[in-house]
Amino acid sequence: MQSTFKKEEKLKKKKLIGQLFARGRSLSAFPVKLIYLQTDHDSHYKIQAGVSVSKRNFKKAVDRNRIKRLLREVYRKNKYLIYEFEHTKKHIFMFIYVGKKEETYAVLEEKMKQLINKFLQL
RNA sequence: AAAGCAGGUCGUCUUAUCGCUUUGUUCAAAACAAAGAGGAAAGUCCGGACACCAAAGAGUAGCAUAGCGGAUAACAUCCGUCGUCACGUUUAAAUGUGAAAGGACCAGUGCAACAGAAAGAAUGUACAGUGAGGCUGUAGUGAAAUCAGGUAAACUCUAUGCGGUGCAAUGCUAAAUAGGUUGGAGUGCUGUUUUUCAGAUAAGAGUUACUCGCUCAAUUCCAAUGGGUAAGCAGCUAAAGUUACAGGGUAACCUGUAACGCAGAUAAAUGAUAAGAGUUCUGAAACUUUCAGAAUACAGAAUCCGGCUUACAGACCUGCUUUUUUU
RNA sequence: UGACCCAUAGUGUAAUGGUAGCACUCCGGUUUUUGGUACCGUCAGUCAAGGUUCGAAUCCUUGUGGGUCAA
Repeated sequence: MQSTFKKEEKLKKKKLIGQLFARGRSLSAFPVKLIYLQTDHDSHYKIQAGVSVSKRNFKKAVDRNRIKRLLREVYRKNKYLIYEFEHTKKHIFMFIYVGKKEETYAVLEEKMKQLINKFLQL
């Protein structure tokens, strides 16, 4: 399958994000935390995902952008793991970076695989 | 040649694979093509453009600026120039560099710790000058000691300028109900016996801090209009535009011609991985090349421009100063 | 994104441009068999840099950190 991550696949609606933080459940693989919720949304993709980095931990916009780009990249490369096993239900995801130091691409990719495996075991 | 200071310019590149945003082509899915961060995009310290507010008016208050001349859409910015101060050179005259704070204490008010006889109605002590009164000088404290004193980054005065709010401004799109807004009619207050007609007192609320001024009005019915609900679209990028050349001007800058058409996201695109190259530093071999290691900055558009300020690996250019070497 | 505010010992708060105070805390001592209470004493600060001034917590400029409001 294609490793794309387009506008329609991103989590953007403020209402959905509000629901996600109010009722969603979480999994963690430090320094990345996943908040997920099963819900109906308009997109024809099965999963809408977003990423978030706290301004408290990274004051500079350059650092925040860099980490968000890395998180999007590792999700894009590894999301096929979910699509292979999950066919019916629709979910929304939010990946939050809770660490205080920047990590390399290789480390984040490993953590992302751990997170997805944890999610699929549920 | 090296070091230091000041100013200016630039501020990594190539290939492969996988992706993102916008635009264009194709009926569509998708594919292909083109374009895609900065000198500070930052701080938000000034100045504008643009939009809305007729409850936007007038005055006061308030705020800002401050030699002179010019540039500009405008400015607290920039350029030129005079003065002052600091530092350097010099016996001196003079000269070089740097500085946002450079109107007025002959309008008024205030302030000056400690020290000192005395700090703003001055005039004490000692010594010297003179015959004496008195006057002058010196000593002493202090940043400042009598003179139209100092101080306005003290209040203040003078001159000039400033309406307010900011793109989360503002406009548009969407079914029904309630509410909102606008218009009309009736009731109600005053004048009148009644209808017609005419009027809006007192008191209150609102507005830019205050004053003047201005605006509003209780309730029922009918009609029209309209769009909050974290939504979408417009505003949104062609602009006081960029580059080159020529001319004018000491300069800031201006004028003309030609070419270019140069990000537009919105939980927020401009990326990731791998390989290589470049630059600098260090070490080793070697004697001007090779090998190894390290570093490769500050930082990410959010309505748009002109400045200022702050951050910045490294490279280059210009000027000045010092040291050394050669002639 | 835009518009604003604040900063004084560890904490809370004062200070006309003229010696930076006060209270609590901490630490030491006295009292007590010991602890507490009470009493006495010490330490500790103007967010940073530059400027104006004879002299700056205070006035001016720039930065740093923290906070508030607007859909």
